[in-house]
Amino acid sequence: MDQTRLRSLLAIAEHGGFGRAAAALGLAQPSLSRQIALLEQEVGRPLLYRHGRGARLTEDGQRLADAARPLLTGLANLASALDDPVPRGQVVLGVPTFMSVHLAGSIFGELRQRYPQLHIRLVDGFSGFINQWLTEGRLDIAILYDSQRSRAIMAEVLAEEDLLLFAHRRRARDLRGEGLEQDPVPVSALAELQLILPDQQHGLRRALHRAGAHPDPALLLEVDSLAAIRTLVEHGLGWSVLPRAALTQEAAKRCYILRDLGAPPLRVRLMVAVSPARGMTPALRAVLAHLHAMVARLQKRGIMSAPAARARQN
Amino acid sequence: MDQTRLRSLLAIAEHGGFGRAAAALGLAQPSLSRQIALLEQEVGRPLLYRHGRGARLTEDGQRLADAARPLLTGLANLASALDDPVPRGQVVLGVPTFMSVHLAGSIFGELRQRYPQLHIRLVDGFSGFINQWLTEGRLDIAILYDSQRSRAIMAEVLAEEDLLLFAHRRRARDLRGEGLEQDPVPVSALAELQLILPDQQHGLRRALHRAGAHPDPALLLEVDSLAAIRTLVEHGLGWSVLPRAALTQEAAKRCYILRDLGAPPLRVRLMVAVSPARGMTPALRAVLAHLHAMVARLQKRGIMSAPAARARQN
DNA sequence: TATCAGCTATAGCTACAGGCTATGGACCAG
DNA sequence: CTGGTCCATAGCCTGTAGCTATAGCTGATA
Repeated sequence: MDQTRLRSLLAIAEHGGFGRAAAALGLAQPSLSRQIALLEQEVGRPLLYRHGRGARLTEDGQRLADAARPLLTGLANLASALDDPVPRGQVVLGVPTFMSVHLAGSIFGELRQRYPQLHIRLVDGFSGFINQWLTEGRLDIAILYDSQRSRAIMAEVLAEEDLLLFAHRRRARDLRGEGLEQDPVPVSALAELQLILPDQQHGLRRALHRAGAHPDPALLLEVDSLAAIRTLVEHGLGWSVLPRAALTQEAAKRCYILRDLGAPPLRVRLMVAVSPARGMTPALRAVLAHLHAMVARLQKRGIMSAPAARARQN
Repeated sequence: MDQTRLRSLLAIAEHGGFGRAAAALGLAQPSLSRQIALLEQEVGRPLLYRHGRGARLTEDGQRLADAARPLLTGLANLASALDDPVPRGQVVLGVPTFMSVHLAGSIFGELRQRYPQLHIRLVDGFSGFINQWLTEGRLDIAILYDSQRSRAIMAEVLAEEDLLLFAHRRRARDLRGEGLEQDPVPVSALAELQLILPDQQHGLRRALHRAGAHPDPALLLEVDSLAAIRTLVEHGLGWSVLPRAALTQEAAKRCYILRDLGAPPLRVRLMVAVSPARGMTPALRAVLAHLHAMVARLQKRGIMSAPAARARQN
């Protein structure tokens, strides 16, 4: 979203009208009219309510303005980042289990090489554990799902991931019996399947719960180990649900069935959170930037999606 | 700083060269060359190290890239802000004493009006106390000086402020005797003056200490109350040091002397920090945005400065 | 050391985004 | 009803950021 257009929006909000804002910004009023028109077109809804004596932010406009302001001042102050000292020291990074494989290489390769004085300890676990460790101060920074109420700072949305239903090929008849031959499989169908899932406290279960999935307790194996879940699924003992990034290996093998889940697709938001016990040091900033870069790479490979507005018009 | 230029920088860093990055971005290589040249000109230092086989980030470039990446993804994901629910609930905001006068009006006026369901409690105190309350979870969000080691999240730099030395006019001879008729007064001169300052644990004292100011204990009154400091100074009992924003009243009256302090000017960075005990809710986002807007207004009035790179060439 | 391949910088051109002026039309106050 | 204030639209103009072509540099290799 364009910087100058957002600044225009803020200026109009601040000065209460196009004309006054234009004067303050040192440009002509019609220029602002056009910029705002384009911005409103981009987001697909009105951002300003024009009344006879000027203009005020609509509710959408207000939220956009609130979200944009810190980013814009951040951009304006970027030069000061050059004064920060070089990242150094230890950073303990917690990630959901399946992400460690995507991260390990670049963390101990690129990042280590760039900042030799920066020592990173990578810890993985189910997101419930990660969350807990973060609030306990055992982690400095972590990747989490937004589905859990965290006492830590939810700093930013990193990406969105589709959740996929999967099983060994020999279980194909489970769905065929239900008449669920084509994607997506509705969430309600989970109640009929033999499922292998982690415990309630983990983000995955919460996301499923929020989406209205109610696994039959009689058909549910609760297993808090990704490796174990994989093994059980491989042996055809049931179905499981995991984010796409966790299933790159399974997607490559022909012996698995991977099915889209829910319409609209069932998704979780991946957030990055910073420990309460740690200031935002240059070291953390470097790790944060690296996580962003890594996620961007996964997005490019189609494994994750950019977090999008849920209700977009056009 | 321009968004597309920063994206160019990131792309080159990622792909290891202008040509490959240009291909990835879908544009021609010379375009990138020019954008980067302009960016480097803007920050006044080289950001990329060109070697025969491509280009790599310099240390400055790396830090800029690290700082920019989260901002850029934030901008790219702005549309999702429109989906956030309306801000509501209680937020406890802590600010340094002297800032409450600049804030109170707009907090309980504009912000209250915009979000009727958002209830803000404003707490002020010396920054040492604010810091402590924040880590204890008594505050949700706070404005602080960066000079203290905080266990809270240092989210962002808001602004910089000059520290001014001031006293009642009748104490002018203190400086005249030292031959300090013209600005700025060197920091070392503080050792010779009768000073009235808050306790060691407060940001102001730490900033002075870091700048090499060593007040003579025999000439120092330690007073942890802004009102009391003001009164004492008004009665001519000594000199004090406060940020410019705290001295708007004194600046208007003719009976005070206000002097610049230190060369380069002695400054403190104003940060905004979020409580460990609170997630980044829409309510907090709204307050955060409001603080940014308020600080921008103060900057426009010349009371605060934008945080700038310390060592700028041109 | 000389050569070549691969990369970036420079020069000059073009096009479009974003600025401006002029003007029309809506809205509110008196 | 009328005048004033304000935003939207139309049409023009300029500057920026894109493009192609080419020069110049660098590092690898023979």
